[in-house]
Amino acid sequence: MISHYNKERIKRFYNYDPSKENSIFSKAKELLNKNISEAISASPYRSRCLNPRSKGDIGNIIQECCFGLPANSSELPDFPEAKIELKIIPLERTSQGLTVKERTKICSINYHKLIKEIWPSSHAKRKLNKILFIYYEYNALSKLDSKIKFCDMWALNKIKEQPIIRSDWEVVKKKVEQGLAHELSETLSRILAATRSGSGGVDQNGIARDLTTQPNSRIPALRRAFSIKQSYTNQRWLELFKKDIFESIIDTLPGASASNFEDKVLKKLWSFKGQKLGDFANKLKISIPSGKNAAAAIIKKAIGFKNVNSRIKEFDQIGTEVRVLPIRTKDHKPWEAVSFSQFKFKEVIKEAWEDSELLQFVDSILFIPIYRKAAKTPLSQRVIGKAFLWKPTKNELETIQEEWSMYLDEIKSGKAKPRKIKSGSKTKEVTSLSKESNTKIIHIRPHAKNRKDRDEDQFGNRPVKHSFWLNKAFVHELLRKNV
DNA sequence: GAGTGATCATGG
DNA sequence: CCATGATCACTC
Repeated sequence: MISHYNKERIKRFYNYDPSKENSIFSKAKELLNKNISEAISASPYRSRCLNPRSKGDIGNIIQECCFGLPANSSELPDFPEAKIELKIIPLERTSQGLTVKERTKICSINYHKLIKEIWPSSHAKRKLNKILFIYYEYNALSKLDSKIKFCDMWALNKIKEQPIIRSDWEVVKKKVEQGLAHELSETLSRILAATRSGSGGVDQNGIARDLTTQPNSRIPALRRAFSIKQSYTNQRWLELFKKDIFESIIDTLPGASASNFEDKVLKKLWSFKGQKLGDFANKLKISIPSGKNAAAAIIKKAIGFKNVNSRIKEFDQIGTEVRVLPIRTKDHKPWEAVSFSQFKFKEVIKEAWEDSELLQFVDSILFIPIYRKAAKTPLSQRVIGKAFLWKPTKNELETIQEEWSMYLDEIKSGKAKPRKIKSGSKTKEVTSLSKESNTKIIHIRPHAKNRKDRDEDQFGNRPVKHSFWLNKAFVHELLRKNV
């Protein structure tokens, strides 16, 4: 008998039937708009205290106090009879509004067992069968005031992305079969990824602490777990909660399916190669915006979207960014480096690589090269090039991580401190951070509104705001490979 | 024209 | 108003 799960006890004390999906979902709905302390006070478990140091404790508290399911490490779903898994998802407020804070761990991977599994009966698929997602707004200052916002009953066999999830799983399994578990990386996957799990870090000899054995190779591999990527959960949350902000490629582009939409989009875009933006826009009866929407507008109209302001559902799910790449016609060189999202010096130094903003951004980028003869060539005269999708290779990713770590070290040692230097007739401000010419793929560089738009490091130095950028030479190389 | 600090311009 | 995509612009 299952020791932690007592249906009669749950029915009596928690007033719902844990064997019935409808009953579970209504119970979840009762929690909406409550904060954690209110949710607990309605429970027979109300004397339960929140452990402020435990990362997942809000999840545990909801599971225990609201559903009567004590934490356990059983391989069975949280609601075993209804075959439903419970996942509590933290949201955080960013410049984009409320967004999903982190990836969702599904189950740990045992490399030896994985290679003996097939997808239909796999451990991962059983866990993914049906999931009750409960979203709450994380309040870092006062965890008990974190507020429950939304619940969603998600079923694997009801979503279009099932083929993607399956192929993600197959890719991981294949790597392990080949004895390459040590080469696994999140970037191999689009929705279901093999993420690192365990304590992380390295021991005093510089050896990773989370190593385990793998079949078909004697090389130790990092311990990993299957997780649903943040971008996917975030897209799902935004779509359900905000409504009408997405259009789907699969629904719009003829012949596109969950497993081929990236190819279909690229092929469609290639069919516009060589056209002038002006002619293209005329044909589609649109005006191309001059601002940062240009790339998105082109791609959306090319695909057949009705509304240029919609977000692209599938790209949001797999975390693909769409960027215009201005190119000089003469020598096919990019006009500029490509900027990433801004960071705060005090925050970036606390990041772990696996969870870093930068890693998220470089997950996958769809570049649309736009050729122009001169800086001032009017938009309508610029020519659409051959779009390409960049996902960093393992080597590229290693370089990016090295360079990222180097910058973190520099910031920690105070190299972000600005000083004024004379430059001809003017003064300018420089930091001691490494320059673009010292790195291969990424660099740090000012990205502020003006000189007054400043950030602050942990020493109280106040440099202007900075961002990570993709090096111009590197982007040029990508372009050359994709002609 | 490479290199890099400084900013413009747009839209949410 | 501010983050963000995209560029400008100055010096060597």
